[in-house]
Amino acid sequence: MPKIVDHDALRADLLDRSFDLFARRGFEGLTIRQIAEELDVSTGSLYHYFESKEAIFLQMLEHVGQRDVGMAVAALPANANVQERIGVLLDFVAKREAHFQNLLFIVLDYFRHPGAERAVMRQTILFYRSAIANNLGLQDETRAATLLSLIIGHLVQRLLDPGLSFDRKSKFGIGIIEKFAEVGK
Amino acid sequence: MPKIVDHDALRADLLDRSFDLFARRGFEGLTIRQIAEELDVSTGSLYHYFESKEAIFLQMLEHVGQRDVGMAVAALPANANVQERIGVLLDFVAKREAHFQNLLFIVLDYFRHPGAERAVMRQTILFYRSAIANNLGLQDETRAATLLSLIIGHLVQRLLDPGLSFDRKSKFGIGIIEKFAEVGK
DNA sequence: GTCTATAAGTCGATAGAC
DNA sequence: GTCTATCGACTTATAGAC
Repeated sequence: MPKIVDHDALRADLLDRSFDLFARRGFEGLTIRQIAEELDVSTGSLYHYFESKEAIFLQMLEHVGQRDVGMAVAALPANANVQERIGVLLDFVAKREAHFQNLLFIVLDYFRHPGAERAVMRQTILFYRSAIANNLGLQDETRAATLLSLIIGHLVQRLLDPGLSFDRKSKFGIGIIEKFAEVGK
Repeated sequence: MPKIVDHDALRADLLDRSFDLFARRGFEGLTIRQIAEELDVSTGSLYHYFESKEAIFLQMLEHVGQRDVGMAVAALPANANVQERIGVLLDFVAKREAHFQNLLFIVLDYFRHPGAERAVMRQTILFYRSAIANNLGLQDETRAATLLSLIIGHLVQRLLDPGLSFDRKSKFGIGIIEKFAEVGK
């Protein structure tokens, strides 16, 4: 009698937990053996669910992206104007700052390694950018890209210099985004 | 009779050429042997000039930072207002885009590795931020940080998606920086 | 299958001949 | 100053006991 497991749930759980491993070691620095060990499964089981280390990585990114956008959209109030929506997004990013800093590192680290599927990383950044454009009511992708640049730049700078403010009410800090939204109207 | 070499010039040359190596392999992925081989010196000679791999890396960053800022300052016209100076900076970054993308990767990659001198990476980002604040005539570091965030975010996005515009004249792209300078007056 | 002992390779760093 | 040869520490690969 075969062991009854929720195949998809286990797969999702493995993807979830592999995120931190890639964040800690990077793509090349993380071995299949380490993944199996830290996730408490055998390498054989891992290869039953995923065909390669790269498959784990790419499916993990897809999984995390869906979850990130889903959670952010769920946080948006029903009747909110552009400025309010931008504010909610910034609060959302600020609360999960370490997560997004890890995500940024994971993507860049993978992108640089020899043999990377760079086109998939492009799709990943476009996915986040489109999510911003579509759910915040910005008129075009260029505007979403500018907002995303400010967020990414702030995540990088705050990683290196935790003293930098992420207060969206600071007039010339990240808060400039809201003024930018005004200009854009 | 000892071989006559310009000690400082050779050291600077080694630091110059090591930049690309760290950009290609990352800090942990690059070995002393690879550095020696690619720079056409023996490991013994390398250790004569630098006390460790980390020393090479940190001195290389210092060297590159000084050169970057020196070149950028040299590109600034004598009598230019804030908007013009920002424009010159953006053109400077755009022309050396691959270099700054490499620099960003190098710093983040080193920052994440176990045992990193994180305080030095903080000093590095503060060095670039201060250079922006002091040479562009921005009133405060917060404003410089915001400008730097836009630049960093654009470098990251354009690395992943080369299709994104870096045209500083695009009204809601990176060009928003100049409008932001107006607001700041 | 799982564990462990050991071989093999690689690392950063050093010593000493030239 | 430069080189070759090597160190001790560490990681990875292999293999055989159980």
